[in-house]
Amino acid sequence: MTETVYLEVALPTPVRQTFTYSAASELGPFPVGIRVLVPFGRRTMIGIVLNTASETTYPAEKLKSIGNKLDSTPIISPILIRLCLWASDYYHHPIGEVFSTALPTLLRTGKSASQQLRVLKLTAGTTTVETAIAALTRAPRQRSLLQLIAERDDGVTATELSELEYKRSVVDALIARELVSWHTRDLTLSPFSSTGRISKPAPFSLSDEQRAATICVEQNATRTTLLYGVTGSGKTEVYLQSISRLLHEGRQALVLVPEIGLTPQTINRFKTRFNVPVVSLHSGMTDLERLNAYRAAATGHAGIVIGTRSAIFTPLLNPGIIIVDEEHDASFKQQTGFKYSARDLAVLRGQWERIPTVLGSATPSLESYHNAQTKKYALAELTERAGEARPASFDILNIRKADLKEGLSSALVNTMRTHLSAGNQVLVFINRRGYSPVLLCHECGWIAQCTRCDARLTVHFNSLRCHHCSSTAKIPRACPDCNSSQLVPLGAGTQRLEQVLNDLFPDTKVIRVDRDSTRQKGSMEKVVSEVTEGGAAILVGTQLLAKGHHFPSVTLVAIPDMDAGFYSSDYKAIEKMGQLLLQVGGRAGREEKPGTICLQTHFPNEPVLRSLIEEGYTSFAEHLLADRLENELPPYHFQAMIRAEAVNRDEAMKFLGDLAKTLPHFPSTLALGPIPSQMEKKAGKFRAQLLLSSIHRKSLHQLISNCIALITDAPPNRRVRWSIDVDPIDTI
DNA sequence: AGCACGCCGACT
DNA sequence: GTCGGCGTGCTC
Repeated sequence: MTETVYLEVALPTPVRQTFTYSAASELGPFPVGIRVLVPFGRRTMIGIVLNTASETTYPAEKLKSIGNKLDSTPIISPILIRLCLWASDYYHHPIGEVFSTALPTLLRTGKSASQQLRVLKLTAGTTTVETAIAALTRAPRQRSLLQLIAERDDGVTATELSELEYKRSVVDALIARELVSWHTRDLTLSPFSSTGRISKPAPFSLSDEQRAATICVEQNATRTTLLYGVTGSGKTEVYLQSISRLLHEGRQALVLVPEIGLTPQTINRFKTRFNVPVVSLHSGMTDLERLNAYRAAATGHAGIVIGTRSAIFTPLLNPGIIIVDEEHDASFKQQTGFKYSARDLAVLRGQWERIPTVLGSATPSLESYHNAQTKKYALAELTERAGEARPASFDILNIRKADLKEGLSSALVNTMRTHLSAGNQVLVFINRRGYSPVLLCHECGWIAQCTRCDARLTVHFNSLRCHHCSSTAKIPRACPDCNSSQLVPLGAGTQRLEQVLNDLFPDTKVIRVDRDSTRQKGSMEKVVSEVTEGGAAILVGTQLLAKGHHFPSVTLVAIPDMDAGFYSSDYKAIEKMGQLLLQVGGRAGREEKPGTICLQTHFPNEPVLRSLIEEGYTSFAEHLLADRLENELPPYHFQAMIRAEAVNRDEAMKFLGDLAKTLPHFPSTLALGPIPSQMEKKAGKFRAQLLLSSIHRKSLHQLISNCIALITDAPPNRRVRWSIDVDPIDTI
């Protein structure tokens, strides 16, 4: 008698629900977490089984039956399924798309989840083989290979053949004698193997603080530790110590790094310290490379997995620790589609896996710092710089009424000259790419604007470019309005600063580091090695300079335009500015040479800036937190942003306006807006936003659910695109 | 999101 | 007459 089982399946569609299918129990079992092929509309799709039941609420006669099973065992662990379900709920994102983010492309398209190895196995029976071994006296290579294969039940891999230097001819001869043949074998689940000792000793002895931090991580074995360590205090060594202990227990480490932090340098740091396989996951990889790294992690063959944001979904056979380096970095939050925070999911996953999570930063996010203050996280602090290095000192240049040449005061130029003539290097930080941010007509005041965005075009050497959409234009020879030829580039970007500094310091090498100069693969590495070689040099660049790379000979960090951060209406701008300032400043004064950070500002007495440079980041963070508390902002209030965009002006505003009018009221919960976005027109779309804010996380989520219900009941015109961003980073 | 269906304007 | 524009509805 055929019984029917009902399967709850997640499918890659924006529809916010799961789908039920029927299946004859003979086809079973259907373990949760396997992939199935199902009919959907008039297409066939791959879904993930989330649940099985013997009954269903959906009318049984309307159910379609399942196609094929793609796996016999789950491709995703119960905890990762739970993480996806939680994330779908918390970020209010369709479940199927959450699973699509969590799985490598090739698994979504049906490729086998297990790694197939080609192996040589015996085909002949034991007696035949024994006779053959005895008979092969004149072919010693064939004989020894045959003996090896006979000893191995699971066969000999191609890799082993080449390691042992068996030539093709030897293998082919054995195959021709019908003694052995090629088979495929699944990569087995087994802990990583290590050649020799798992870890090498630390190259130097740990400081007391580092030792205390390592013990803190060890003692908080199922909790999150905020590792708050000033630049150069050796946070990485604490990571390595903690990882080392877990590797010895046969457990794996998952390391999340910011998008631009996953450099060969970073990976090598782990590879040289540990004798275990290290795999990395990043955007530059092919689908197959990603799948292989994913499999190596899932099967336990990789001891350490290093990746960016999406690596939080990497399955681990034997998880031991999760580390989020530079946890304050904005790239841990996905900004499009499924807007999850990998850092927050890491904390949750660590709890559920019952393993430690370490969030490391010299400039922790206010959220994490607050969590440490309220004891939600353990706190480990590193306040001393390692070795002889002393903290950099600040030098504030008041540029009110100062005579600036190309944005540089003579005081700043003189300081640079002093450092350069001592044979040191100078880093000039400017957060603006291109030659100049504005092209102005001197006669009539015309400014080059992007036609698709509410933004000015940036002048580059050969073109005008929009930094908000990808459009480019030619630099006009005359003003399109008044035909004047007096077109002047106003203000400086990296390219212009490079040119200006080349003129000011003709005998000094000037190296520009921004997205435009490092676009090519390996060019960043080239810059780093060129600078590390030493000799006087000036580095000009954007935030790219602030992250990851160490420039030991830099003794001066110059920041000609500190003020950008204070003008912004984004309440997070000051926090970001402070973090960036310390990150860039951290590039100076390494080793035994003390460093100076020289700031040009019109607001030398700005209290928040003063608290940062006089009392340090902790005091700065406390100031900002007090401000956040007073203004009912995160982390004291919880926020979600509903954004909408449309080709027609006002359509997005109208959609959000109608929504806001119909929203129910919850205590201490507000819908603010809608307002047009800061840059209303971007890439040809008009954008608006509605901010939801509540003192209770629960109320906020109820309100979001209400929004979704209202939108589903009365959907807008298809031209209006909308999205929800829980815990938004950009609220402007 | 796809992919249908269905309802109006300019073509052989 | 019908080809195809896109506006709307549905997917177990």
